[in-house]
Amino acid sequence: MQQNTKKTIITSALPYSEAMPHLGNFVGSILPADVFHRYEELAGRDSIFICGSDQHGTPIEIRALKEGVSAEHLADSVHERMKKVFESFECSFTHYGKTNSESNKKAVYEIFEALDKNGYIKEVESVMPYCNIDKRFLTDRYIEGKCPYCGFEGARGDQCDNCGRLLSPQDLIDPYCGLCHNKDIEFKKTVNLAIELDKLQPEILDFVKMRMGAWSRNAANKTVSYLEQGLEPREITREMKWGFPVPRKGFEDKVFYVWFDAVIGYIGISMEWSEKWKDYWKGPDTELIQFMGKDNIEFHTMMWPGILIGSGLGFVLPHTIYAYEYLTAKGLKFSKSRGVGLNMENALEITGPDYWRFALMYLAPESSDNDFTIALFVEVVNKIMNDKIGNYVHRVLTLLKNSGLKASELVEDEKSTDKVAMLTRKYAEDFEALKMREALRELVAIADVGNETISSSRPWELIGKDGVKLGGEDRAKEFLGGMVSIVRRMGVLMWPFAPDASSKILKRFGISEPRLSDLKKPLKELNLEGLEPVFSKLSDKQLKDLERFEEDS
RNA sequence: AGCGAGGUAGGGUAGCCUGGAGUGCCCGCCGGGCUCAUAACCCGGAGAUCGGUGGUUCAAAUCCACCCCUCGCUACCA
Repeated sequence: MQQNTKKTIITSALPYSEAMPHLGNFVGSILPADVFHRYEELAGRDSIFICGSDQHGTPIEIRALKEGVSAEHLADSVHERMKKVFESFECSFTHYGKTNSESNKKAVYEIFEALDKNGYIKEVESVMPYCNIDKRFLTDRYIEGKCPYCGFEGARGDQCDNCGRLLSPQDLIDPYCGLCHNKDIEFKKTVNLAIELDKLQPEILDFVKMRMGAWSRNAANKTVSYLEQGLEPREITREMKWGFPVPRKGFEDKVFYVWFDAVIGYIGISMEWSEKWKDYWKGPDTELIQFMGKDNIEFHTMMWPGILIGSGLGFVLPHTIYAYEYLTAKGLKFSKSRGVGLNMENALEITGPDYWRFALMYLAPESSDNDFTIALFVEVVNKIMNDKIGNYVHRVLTLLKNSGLKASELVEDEKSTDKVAMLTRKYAEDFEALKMREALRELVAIADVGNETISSSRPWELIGKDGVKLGGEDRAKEFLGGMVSIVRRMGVLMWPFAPDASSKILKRFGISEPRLSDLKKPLKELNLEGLEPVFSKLSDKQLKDLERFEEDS
């Protein structure tokens, strides 16, 4: 037998280090990536889960300027906070790194030089506004002036907030610097480097045709539509200080554009993780599975593959690109850029990670935008997670305890196993197709089967508070055998979604690293000490805490 | 404006690619059952002209055209 060399790299879009992500950001890429990674572990596969903080770019540089700290300091402090909060949410990263690292710099330079050597880099000239006071070029968002269409005073270089027209910086009347508000602005010529995606279009097209069958619908369709319009060279350098300096004569005062070093960050972060990174990124049989929000599609379906192909360095190309829609929160304060409202940190102050993970995945915006409301959250936690699953586990274990029987004496009950086995198969199929919300619903359906079986079996006629009633022993053993193995199964299948509760349940079964193969093993002794419900409903206090985040109307 | 994604019972979703009785699921509602369990659980029922209008077809939620509404991308935001 050949050793199985198949490997999987799972990535989530890198969260931007400007501010703490909110729950919509979380469910849009990191959470599904983590859930999938945990499933791969359940299935016993060789996979790594790579993520990290995206640290460069204008917004961070500007915010740092305003706060009077260095960009690096700001980016690193937000990075530390994010890393901590993701860990508190039980994210199972193989490595969580950051883009402003030595290893990523190395990766960026190596890839840039390869692209350059292969003839995919060219110089492009453009005219940009320059502030003589701040001594810097101004991006479209940071130059303001009077709107030429409606006369609004605070129009920005990209758009007028008053009339909504799209603008160019040159359109503004009496432009001034958005940072220092002085009018000492001049338009200067500047030269940047661009990657010639137009040259790479044929290869990118082949790649897309071959792979898009496995992508989410939005990613596939959007990409086709972009490719039909034709790709154009895309700039990869910027006039700013915060970032990796461009290693080329005449460009020393420029840095790589954030999108360029962010996608390469997947590799750079892996390099920081371990020497083994090559076995994955250059392995003969690696699947790269990437999760992201819909706003990130074009970077991952065209620009990123273009970079990889153009480098000629033999990196694996994305196998699956799965883009989520948005989880919105119309009735809640839920804003990352404004820095207010329900973010990941204060969410954990209200309730534990299992509850958020379960509810978010149950409501995950797989095919269209979904609105997250307190009512929906409460419904999922109280009715689905607690009443169906949590209550099932607890009633079965209580029955077992009351029966006084040993788990090793129990007999598999045939009645319910067919349906449960079918649902378990569907659970696995859903995961293979990345339909994780469906997979979670199979878990709920298994609880339904368990609850139905209890009702129809009427175990209270067999088992009293202090043991099995006379003559009911055989039936009790058979019944409990079926029910207890469903509890174990739910503990295992719950692992990707609600890891804390899963561990709590599986600990009783002596399982610490759950695998799907555990489901086939015979039942061993159970530890029933300190039996208590695995979940609880949201309390009035928790609801009050949540309502603090409702939009004042 | 162009492009992408949605519009299915009171709310939320699946089905659409590969037409075939509105077929399904969750919550809510109405009625019944049970009491092992966290007032939890189980069974039954009501409730939808599948966004609109035309078209193709023996047959359309599903395919085609046009229109309306929501969200997103097209912005030197990532």
